[in-house]
Amino acid sequence: MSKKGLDEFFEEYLTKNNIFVNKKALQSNYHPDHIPHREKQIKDIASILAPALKLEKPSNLFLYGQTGTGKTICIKHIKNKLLKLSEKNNLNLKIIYMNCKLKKVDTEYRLIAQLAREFGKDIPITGLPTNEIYNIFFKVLDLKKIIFILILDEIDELIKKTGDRLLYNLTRINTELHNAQLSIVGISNNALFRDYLDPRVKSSLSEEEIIFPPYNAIQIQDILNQRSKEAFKQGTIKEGVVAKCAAYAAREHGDARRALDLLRVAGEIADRENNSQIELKHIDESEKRIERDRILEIVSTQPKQSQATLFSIIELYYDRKINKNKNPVYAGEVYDQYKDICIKSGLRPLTQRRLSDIVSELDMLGIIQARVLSKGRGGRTREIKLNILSTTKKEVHRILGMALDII
DNA sequence: GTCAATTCACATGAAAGAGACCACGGTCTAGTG
DNA sequence: CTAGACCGTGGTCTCTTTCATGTGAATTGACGA
Repeated sequence: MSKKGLDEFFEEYLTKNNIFVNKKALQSNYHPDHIPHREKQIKDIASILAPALKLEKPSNLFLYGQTGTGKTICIKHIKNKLLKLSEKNNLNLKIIYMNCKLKKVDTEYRLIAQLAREFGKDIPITGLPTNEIYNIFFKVLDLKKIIFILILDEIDELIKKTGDRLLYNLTRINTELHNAQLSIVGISNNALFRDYLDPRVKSSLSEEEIIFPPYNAIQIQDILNQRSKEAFKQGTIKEGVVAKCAAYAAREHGDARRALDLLRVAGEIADRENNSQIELKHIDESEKRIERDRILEIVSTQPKQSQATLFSIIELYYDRKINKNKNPVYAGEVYDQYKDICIKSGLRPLTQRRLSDIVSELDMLGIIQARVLSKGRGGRTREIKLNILSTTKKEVHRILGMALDII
């Protein structure tokens, strides 16, 4: 593009009849004033947390529900309201929201260190004993009479990694505190998660439980309509578009976040095409693009060994295709192929044990599907299927090849 | 033909090591007045 | 005398290896009808 061309492009971009009014309304961190179809849950949570306003310790609370069922948005909504009230009335109330999936707080040490930081303590990233960190946190928390509500989102991730000692310590903390009181709100999208917990932790943590059922298609439509009114100019959405988004998302266990993403990206696509309306085809396009972006993002940020593993799997897939071999790909073959790839790319090959875990990780990420199966005397192994569209597969193959210095 | 035992090829668990990162206190060293 | 460099110790954290145990159905082989 020549310089003039670029100027014109930007010029045109600016004056173009954009279909968005407020794109933020479709983003997942947007907080609308009203959250439809969650009135009951909000009321329940509010009544459980309300004692905090009288500086009494609220019960520990547990929220369950699959992704995109509004857990996070509801609790944040209530958090904001409570904090506003407490500010207005000058109450000693502190509420901290933490997402345990984030790197910052994914271990016991990091979580407690982060909490201590929230209370104004300067804690090194590492180097101190965990006990020390607990002590620092206890002390600073107990300085004054305060109600502290700790919201731990995706708490299952944290427990999976660190075990339940952390929760045990946190639930017991109140007995050691003289002034402050701590309540925990745990949020999990895995209802089975409680079964991993120590019974003592289980009973004290889930004094109260609230379940967030998935939205149905009609409810998702409602949500989409509400948000799109804010996000788009009037008349930019063709009939049936919202319904289609909702249907897609309802198919995926009523995930509203996904529906919003779908609509937003469809809008972006239409916008880029200089289309003044979002049409049904944009939704299909949008779904593909979201999927593709997600996979490329994951693939390119994986560690080298993981990339080599995935590369081996894709290579095996191509082999199968060339030789018209319909057999599935098995874990043993992947390991052999992987060792070859390591030699080619100068990587030190890992043991089979480790590779087995890497395969599980790729499975968790949804890039592959690995199913354990027993082939009788043929032994036990995993059957591995790629979970990537064929157009994306080529791209993934190319990216990995480059990353591993093979192509 | 039936049924229990065997066998295969990994899966899966537990523990521990390697190496990166970091804090902290003690010691050494060079610069300063 | 002091600030800064350097070192050793002890901690976390992630990735990995090592060793041990588990697993599910095809296969095998003994048994009886």
